[in-house]
Amino acid sequence: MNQVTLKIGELAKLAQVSQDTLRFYEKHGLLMPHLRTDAGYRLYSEADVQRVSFILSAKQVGFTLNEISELLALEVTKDEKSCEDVKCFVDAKIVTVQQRIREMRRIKQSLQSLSEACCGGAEPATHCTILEALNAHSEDGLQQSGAR
Amino acid sequence: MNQVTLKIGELAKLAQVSQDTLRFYEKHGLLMPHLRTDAGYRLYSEADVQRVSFILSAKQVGFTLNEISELLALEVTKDEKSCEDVKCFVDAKIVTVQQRIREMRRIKQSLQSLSEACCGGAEPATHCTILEALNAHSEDGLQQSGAR
DNA sequence: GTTGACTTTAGACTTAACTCTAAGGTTTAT
DNA sequence: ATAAACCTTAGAGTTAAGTCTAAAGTCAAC
Repeated sequence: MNQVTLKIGELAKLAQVSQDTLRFYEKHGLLMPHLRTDAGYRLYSEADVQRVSFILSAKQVGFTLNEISELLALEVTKDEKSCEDVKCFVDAKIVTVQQRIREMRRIKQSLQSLSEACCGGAEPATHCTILEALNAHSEDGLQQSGAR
Repeated sequence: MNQVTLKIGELAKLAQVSQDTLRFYEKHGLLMPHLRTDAGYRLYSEADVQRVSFILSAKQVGFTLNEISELLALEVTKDEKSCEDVKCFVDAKIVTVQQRIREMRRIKQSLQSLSEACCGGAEPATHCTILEALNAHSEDGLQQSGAR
């Protein structure tokens, strides 16, 4: 096994986060370096690198660190119990991720409308905002019911 | 024109946020009720409702309030200047949205692998974590990206 | 014409997620 | 063998995004 080991500064640079952030993730149980030198220096492995990468991606798309740590803690083993638990939790997350993807698409669409409204066409386009663009593309917002 | 006007409590209920949150958005320039009663009560219009809806969607998919307020401030008019500016800004945002959508898909994929590893197949699946699932589905990790 | 459910403001407090500081120990290059 | 460039900890400070409190004004109803 070629054991990649990085010191905190090296991982920080690779992942483009601060050393403080890495220590902060450790303190909150998201990222434990799997070794320490005799002097107490943290040593990170390849798996740790992937973990950081995952944390950052997940954060970028709107998961909180708490949610991320739940995701990272997920582990399917053939124990019936954990199997059921994991499936439950994960299936719920899939739904929320799907919803977010939909929201993102809506937003992307309206950004595109906005961009096109601009230098795209010979259209009049005297005036266009993102809300108008969004509106033009879909007609759902909050569900409105009896608000008098 | 049927002028829908909602008082703060009504909008809060409709949008499922607190009244404090609505006032907070106002203080930060994201949401100005377009009328006030003589007594100073805020009155929100249909457009304001859409605005809240947009703010919440955008927030959910990882935009900060600052970014959202930039998006909301965008306005294409046939003034050459604004046209260029808007296109620039928006096109950059489209790229980041596209990236986030990709991240989301990756995460969704691995959540699905995780769910399936569980009760899905006759596979061995003695053990599976989200990182392994993620790994199985794609082989890119950190590297570039950026914007901070 | 007062009660109760609404609204207003200003300002203090909270939480998440960092970010910085101080005071020191370790490693490496010269 | 010492300076520069790393690393350690504990704890304080910051920023974003709310959330809560207090003291007071307003509105509908009984």
